Amino acid sequence: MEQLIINGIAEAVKSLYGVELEASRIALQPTKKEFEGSLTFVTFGLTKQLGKNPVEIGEAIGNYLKENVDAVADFNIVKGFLNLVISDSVWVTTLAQLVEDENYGRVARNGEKVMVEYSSPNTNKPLHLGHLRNNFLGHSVSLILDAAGYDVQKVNLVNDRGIHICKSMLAYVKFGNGETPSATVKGDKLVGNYYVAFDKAYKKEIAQLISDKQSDYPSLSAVEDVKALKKAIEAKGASKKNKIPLTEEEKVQIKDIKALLEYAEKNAPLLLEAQEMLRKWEAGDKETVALWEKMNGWVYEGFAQSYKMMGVEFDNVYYESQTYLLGKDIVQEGLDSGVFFKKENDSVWIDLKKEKLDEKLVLRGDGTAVYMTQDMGTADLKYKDFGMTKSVYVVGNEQDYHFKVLKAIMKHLGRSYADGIYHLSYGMVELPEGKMKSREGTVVDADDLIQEMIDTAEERTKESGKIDGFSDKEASVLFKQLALGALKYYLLKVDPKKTMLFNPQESIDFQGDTGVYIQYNHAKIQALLRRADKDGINYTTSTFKDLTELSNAESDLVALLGKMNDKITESADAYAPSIIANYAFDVAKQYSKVYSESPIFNEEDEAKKAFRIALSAQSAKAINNALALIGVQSPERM
RNA sequence: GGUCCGAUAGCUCAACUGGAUAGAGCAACUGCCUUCUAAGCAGUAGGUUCCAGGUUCGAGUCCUGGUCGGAUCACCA
Repeated sequence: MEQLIINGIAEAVKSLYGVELEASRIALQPTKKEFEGSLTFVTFGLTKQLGKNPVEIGEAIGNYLKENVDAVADFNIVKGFLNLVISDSVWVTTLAQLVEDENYGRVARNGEKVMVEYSSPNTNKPLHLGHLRNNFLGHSVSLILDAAGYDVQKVNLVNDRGIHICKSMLAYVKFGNGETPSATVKGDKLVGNYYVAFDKAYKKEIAQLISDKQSDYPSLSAVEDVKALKKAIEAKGASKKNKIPLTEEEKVQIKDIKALLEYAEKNAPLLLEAQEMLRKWEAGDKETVALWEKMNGWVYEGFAQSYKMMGVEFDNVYYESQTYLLGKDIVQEGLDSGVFFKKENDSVWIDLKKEKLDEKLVLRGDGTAVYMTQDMGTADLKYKDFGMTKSVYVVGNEQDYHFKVLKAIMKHLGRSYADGIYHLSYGMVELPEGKMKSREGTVVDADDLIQEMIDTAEERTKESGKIDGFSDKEASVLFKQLALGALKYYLLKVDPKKTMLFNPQESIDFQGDTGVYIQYNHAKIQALLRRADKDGINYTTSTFKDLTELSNAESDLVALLGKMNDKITESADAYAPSIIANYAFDVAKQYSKVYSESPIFNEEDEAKKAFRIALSAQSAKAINNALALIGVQSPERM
């Protein structure tokens, strides 16, 4: 319908002023609610080209449209804004079209392939709140891209090897006493505990080494607590405005402290053992590999449970243990072609100073792979596996630099897919107390959080007495739907790029701008539809097509429902589930208004009654579609 | 210090890519359940869009310079 009017405006300008105007340059916007009308055309943009003032142009185009375009019933002009009043019968027709559109909520296939990598867990760390944002985002973006016409492949890249993994393995060997996962401790938690245990023991060793070796440094011999001194000295230089110059003694001290700390950190027996274990693992030592497999198995079982609860899944999983050696060939290739260069110690680099990205290491001097080496290899592997034109990496914004470099490198190497690399960089999730710090125990565990949400949902639902007649099974399904709906909506309604605040109180709120509010409207409509069916009411499009009068709230709702597919495209282009989440809320809110304004079953006019039921049904469809795209289920009753 | 990102109502977030008097929710206050689900609806109050310049018919949005906050700049991942 908008297209119809845009064409009309183009025609009007042509016939009135003899000027050809590209349709793409004509943009309509919704009319602000304090003015009459539904769509607005801004005429300021044409003043120069046409040599008339904005009001004159608006007047002329308005008249032309009223005469020649049936949909336009009337118009008014405020300054340079031409507000078009669309006749109600047009909105009635629009709804009928939406109802009959089999592709509502699904854009035509575009034949393009896109891969979305998300989750990418570290097997030492149980999933926490930050991972929830990642998983929900990645999963939702995959669903949205699919709805927008892409062929989507969802993948996970598991970080299952490296020195940090050996740390938890070592701790398990030393302090594990053969513990295995149980009903109270799932596998990923168990392994995570040993990672923490390692860190604790390691810190102790460092402290011991520091006190043993302190006497080697004359400047520190009289110092009681070197770490405290380090902090004190650094604090002097920290403040920009009140920088306090260091004394000569302090300069020596800080230098010695740094040397001492580095010595202690690198020579703690536990770390040396972990490094030895990594060497064994890389050499394929049977015992080490067996332990690694056993512990990883536990982790995967634990993760699988969490993923299932979150409702996310993958088409393919990559393991770093299988990809970390890839990329070395690419380094050679880059050396041969002159994209990379070697430094004296045989380390390999790329010079990206021209792109303001500085020099970056792509292979260590001893020939071992770094993160970048691995990612280059994985990029090639992904392309070989799936042949996509776009490759999305859902990774936090602390890795912005890394992905800029990765993309630049692949471009320099002439990879055809390089331009399609997109880092979906999302902001951190902060708590009211500030950032989550594992050391300070402020990390919000994903499993715990979800369970708390479910408990809250149960409590609130029981309070409201809305589940009379539910079986226990139905009730528990509902609690889960509400809990995850609340959580996902809360995390996804915010623009992914932005750092967001997670307020535990607000997240479990069920009022206002929340997932539950949207779900509630869906359930309310389903109840209506059940009654309509029971009463045998026919509300197919033919029953209301001749209706000519609607309320403003109703026509606004139809207009909103008509935007479904545009929103999907918009949100896919921006990789932003927040657009869909906000759309779902807008529809629910507008529906809620319509619902409260006009009764349905007491309506005497049969056409109106049928229209309202059809409008309700279509709203439920829109809500259901939009929520599904952010991974949220719509309950039939609640 | 270099680079990148952010700053909008007391709080959490929007603002269709430069359009009208910047909108929602929460919190506060006022109405509305004898009528299809009140997890709801309607209303009141709340703003120097961090600051200073600039670009133009028009700037929260674009440009320049600042302030404040965050990230990153490892032969870690």
